[in-house]
Amino acid sequence: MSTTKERILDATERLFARQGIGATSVRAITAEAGVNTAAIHYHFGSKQELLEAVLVRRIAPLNQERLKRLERLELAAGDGPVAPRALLEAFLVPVVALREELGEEVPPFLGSLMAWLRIESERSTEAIPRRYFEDVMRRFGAAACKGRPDLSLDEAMERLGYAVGAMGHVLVTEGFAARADVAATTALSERLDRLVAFLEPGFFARGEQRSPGGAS
Amino acid sequence: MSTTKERILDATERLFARQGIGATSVRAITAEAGVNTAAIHYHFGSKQELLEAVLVRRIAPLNQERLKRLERLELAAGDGPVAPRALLEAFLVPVVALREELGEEVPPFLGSLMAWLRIESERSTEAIPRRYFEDVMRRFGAAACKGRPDLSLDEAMERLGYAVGAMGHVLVTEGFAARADVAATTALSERLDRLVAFLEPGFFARGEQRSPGGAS
DNA sequence: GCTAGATTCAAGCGTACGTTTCAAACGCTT
DNA sequence: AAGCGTTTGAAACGTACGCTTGAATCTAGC
Repeated sequence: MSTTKERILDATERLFARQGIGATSVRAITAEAGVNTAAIHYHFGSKQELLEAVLVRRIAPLNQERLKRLERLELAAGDGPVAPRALLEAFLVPVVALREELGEEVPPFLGSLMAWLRIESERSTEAIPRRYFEDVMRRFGAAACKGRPDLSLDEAMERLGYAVGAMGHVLVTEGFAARADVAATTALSERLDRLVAFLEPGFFARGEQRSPGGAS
Repeated sequence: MSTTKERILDATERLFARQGIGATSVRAITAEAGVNTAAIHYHFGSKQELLEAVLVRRIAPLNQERLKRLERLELAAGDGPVAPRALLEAFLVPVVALREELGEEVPPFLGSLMAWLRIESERSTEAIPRRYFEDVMRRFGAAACKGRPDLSLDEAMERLGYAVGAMGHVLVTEGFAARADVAATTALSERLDRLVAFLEPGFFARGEQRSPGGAS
């Protein structure tokens, strides 16, 4: 299909990883991609829309994979609830998989992207996290609540948010953590194991079942 | 003391909170502060240094408060280890306190700032998190290891990193979470309680005591 | 082989940026 | 009140930005 469009997307991603999102200009992208400046506005309309296209290209398959894993777990669990550990892995492992797919040139890309999404979440780029992640969070939140009257959907989703934040930390400190001892991707999946082990008991813990308008 | 310098710092902080860090220009700052453009470069040297001054003004007291609380806990614990919950609170409560001190106009400021620090951590602004947070992390990490041969300093610090990431999530989603039911700051400290409760068992969990160059 | 649409190109538009300049005003000490 | 370092003022510097323009080139369909 259109090679120019993809070349632009690839180049943009590469530059985001290399020099950060805010520091990447349209001109730098065109230089990296070997295309003309007008091509970006022709194919994407604006820098902002290009940016969103870069995100969506990665986020959509990521969330599809998450949901696929969740459905598989729910099928296996029948009427019962899914184990927290399996739930967490279904939610987090695809992130590491994506990270490995992105290749070695791009260490802090996903982490920076998550951080950038946080910053932009209530600003010009209108609520991207909302639009692209809310459904997945809700599905996983609902699965976490199942068979647990002590845990409300709100609280389950907040706990998932903790996982997101902690995962962001793992991704963004990847450069620091991968010292000399182990290969980077191995270290990352090891770190994911430790992260899941860390988060699991918190997910097991009793919730408050706050009815809206609750205690002081 | 110098009112111009402080007016600039205050105005910068306000604008960061209101429109984001990347979107805040020197000209906007001078307009907000009611000072001349040259004043910024006279007092701070460059935009980058102003930026760092804004950070340091908040980070330094924050970390002092954290360490003060930690020392108090260690004194009370004598030779024994500090309870994970108390340790977490000593680490996280000052963040909420700072958030409340910042006032109501500035909801996502701290969260965005944390996210921004993440993004910039390995770029132009050379390792700000390293410079300003590594000592505190190390002190808390050491306290978490105490009397726990299963938990290495590295692993303890990584667990603290999870707490940082999750706390960032709490701060940045403050606007969403504080719906109509409760006042914003109340909701925040309630959310902190839930966060600490969530994190605590993970801190209790056994570590791996990885000796450097450990197992596959 | 021609025509119509889709795509690429070189060039430049206006604007906003961070920073600099240099003279004027201030606040001290003597 | 003179002198001098510190601080502020108005103006502009050069640069880089996102984006547009209008012609050139490609690619089908007939």
